[in-house]
Amino acid sequence: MRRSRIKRALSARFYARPAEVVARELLGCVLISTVGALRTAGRIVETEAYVGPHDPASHAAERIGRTARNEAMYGVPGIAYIYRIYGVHWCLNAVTDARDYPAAVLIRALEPIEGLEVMRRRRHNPARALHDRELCSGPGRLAAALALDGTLDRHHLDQPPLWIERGAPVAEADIAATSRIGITRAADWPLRFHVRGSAWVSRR
DNA sequence: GGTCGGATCATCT
DNA sequence: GATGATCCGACCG
Repeated sequence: MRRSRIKRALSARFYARPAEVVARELLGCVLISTVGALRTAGRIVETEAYVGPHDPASHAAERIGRTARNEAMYGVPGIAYIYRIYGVHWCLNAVTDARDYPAAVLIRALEPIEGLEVMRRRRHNPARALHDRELCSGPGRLAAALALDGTLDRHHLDQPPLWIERGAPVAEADIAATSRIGITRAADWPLRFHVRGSAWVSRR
């Protein structure tokens, strides 16, 4: 029994374009999770594009090729690629471009808009009070806040328990393009995008 | 304010 | 056996 598609969700067609284009247009869109029957949602304010096999920073760079981990990146546009980083955190990507062409957009930060209490509980730190700005400002943080993990790898992002809807578009002039974070190869490629002036991004 | 290192493990050499 | 699309706390100034 297959779960039905959310009518307002972005369709595969949206994702079937170059990762850089999708990364820009995902800004302002709304990511919604109903994992664990608890609804949490946030507006996407920061993304990074991993544009293809020629991108040395990509998990599916030419020198690596197709492996069990990056299999989702070769799948149809509009599915999730979720992987574990540093043995500790989960990171969510939206797969873009064409099937068999590995490219994806890393969702790096959200402005929380729904389920803040649930997020606070999931991100709770007994040692220290957490500011709302810390809830979803980073790929590992937002994955924890929305309860995302590897079981959602290759999930279609147009149906529960995880999907993306169109939001208020962000004007070109309000999008900043900078170098990607935490990578060593192709560190100067300006493929990180964030909403200029947003208080919710991981770094300014 | 900034910088540094530990956590922790799947993946790939 | 080394590495990493991160986060957090410790320490320094």
